[in-house]
Amino acid sequence: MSYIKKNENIEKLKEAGLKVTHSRCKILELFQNSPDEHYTADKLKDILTDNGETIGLATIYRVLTQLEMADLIQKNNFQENHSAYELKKSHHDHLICTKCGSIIEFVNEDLEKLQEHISKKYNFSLESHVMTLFGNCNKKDCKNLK
Amino acid sequence: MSYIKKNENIEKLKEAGLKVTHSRCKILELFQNSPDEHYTADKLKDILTDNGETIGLATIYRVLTQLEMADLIQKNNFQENHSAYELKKSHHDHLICTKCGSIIEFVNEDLEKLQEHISKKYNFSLESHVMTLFGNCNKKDCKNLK
DNA sequence: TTCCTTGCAAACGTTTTGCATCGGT
DNA sequence: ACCGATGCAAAACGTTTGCAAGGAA
Repeated sequence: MSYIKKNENIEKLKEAGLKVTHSRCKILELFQNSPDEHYTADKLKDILTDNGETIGLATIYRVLTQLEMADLIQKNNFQENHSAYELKKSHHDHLICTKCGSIIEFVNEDLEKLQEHISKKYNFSLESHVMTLFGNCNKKDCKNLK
Repeated sequence: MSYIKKNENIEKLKEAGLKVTHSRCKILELFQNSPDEHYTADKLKDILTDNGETIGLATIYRVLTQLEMADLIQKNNFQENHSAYELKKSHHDHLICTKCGSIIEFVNEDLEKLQEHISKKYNFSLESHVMTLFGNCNKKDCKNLK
């Protein structure tokens, strides 16, 4: 990662009122380096361990919560039993392959408009939404189950 | 509940290859009697206990799984930490009030078409989808938090 | 009578928390 | 030096499972 990115992260952490600690930097770096990757707490633990880091799982959970609060990462509950975090980007939804687990992000303007329309119909003040499409990705390497 | 409904349920259980037991009947009845209610396993346990039933939580989980397999009820993962089940009806999506937790069901044809369109764009074979809108219901009795 | 179903308790996987220690600022 | 951040272990939480006893067919 570049020095610019590192400094940016330091700024972001400070802005959020968080101390610039080793754990937080390492975790934030992982997200920065793979902007489209979706990490579970456990996956992060494995990667960090592989990288020679000795950051505890409890710390990872605490940092993930703080980074989410700071709007730096986004929490997704695709599966019922665990959460997947990704770097916060502009709004998007997900296509998820039920065979290989791969995730495709997409944005659709019509969809955004349609939500507003539906909300209005029910006199609802829309705050956020989740739209996830499940199916088969039909890719050559689909069988490579994760 | 009417006798007709009871008999219908017996038929449905038999069709699914499930024995017509007390637990299964009681649970299925609860869903039938409140077609729009969304029950967690725990909520069902409380209601059954209030009704003088002594059905164990493990049994409730087992029955819920079986009824879902039999396509009699539908499992929703609105919250990250627990599942909510409802009677299986024709396809619909949900509006959820973040203040009072109330759930409104809706169907929108344009939305269904749009999903197909998006899936095609990514060469995806669509199997199912989840569309949940979060916001405020703006109802008079909204503050009655559940 | 057969075997599925149930209740209970124990196990499970993910996430949270208490507490003493460590480390940014 | 201060007070927040961390590691560890234990707890918490929803859910699943093993097993012996019970119940529908």
